Amino acid sequence: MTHSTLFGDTIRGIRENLRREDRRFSLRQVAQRIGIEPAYLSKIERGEVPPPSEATTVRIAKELDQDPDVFLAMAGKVSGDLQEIIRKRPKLFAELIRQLKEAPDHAILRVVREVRDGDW
Amino acid sequence: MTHSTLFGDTIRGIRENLRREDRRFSLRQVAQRIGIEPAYLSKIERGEVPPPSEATTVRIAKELDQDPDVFLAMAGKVSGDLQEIIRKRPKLFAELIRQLKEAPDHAILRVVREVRDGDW
DNA sequence: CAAAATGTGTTATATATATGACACATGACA
DNA sequence: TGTCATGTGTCATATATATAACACATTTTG
Repeated sequence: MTHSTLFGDTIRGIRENLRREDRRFSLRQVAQRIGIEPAYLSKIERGEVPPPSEATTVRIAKELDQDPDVFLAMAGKVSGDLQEIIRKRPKLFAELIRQLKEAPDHAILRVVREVRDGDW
Repeated sequence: MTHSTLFGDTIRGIRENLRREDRRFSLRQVAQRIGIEPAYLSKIERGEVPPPSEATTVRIAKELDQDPDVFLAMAGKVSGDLQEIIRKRPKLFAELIRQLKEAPDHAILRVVREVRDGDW
């Protein structure tokens, strides 16, 4: 069975770019630093297997100097620590997030800033 | 293997309360309306199996007239539609949610209201 | 008391998740 | 030209997920 190539294609692209500057970004060497089998990373990059677990996805993101949350999103996942925050106050966060579904980016950013600078 | 009894104990308690008023809330009848095997619901209530899938959890919540997001939280999950909203703008929502982690309820509620009444 | 309903124990799957091990063909390098 | 590194194909596995089917002992009801 084949899978969405978004995740695989993206990491392959980023890795190959890095490799042009640095031979340490071969598939094999990256796999070793991440702590997975080269064959497995190859399959991930070609979309032959579904995106890996949260932990492995985060390690890939860090190795390629990318944002873990963005990589998790490409992998169809949401970070466990975010989920935990939501699960502690499910009604509140569910309402907030659904409320913000259609809000433009700048509106959400404004909220983020308000909260950061807020005095409570 | 045994599992956290929070989910099971809670639904058993709610179901048994409902049953005092209405015989239709026997385990068997509830299971049939939900569309699962009575033996399976029995195991769920006793924590002999982990909480069921999102779909089944939501059907249980509705049958017992409870908030699906709260039931999903007890089941250790976050609603798929919330996850999808987050995955579409992972950086923005990740920052927002982590920012709100320690915020008191009333502060979050204020944000919800602001957004609802907001003009953009 | 007979029939029906109830909750539970046991057994069995089917599918997905998340990899690892090993071998091989090709290409780069010294 | 031999050695080394590279990417990939094939096979295997361990664990979790998410139930279903059936039988049985007990309780409730008419």
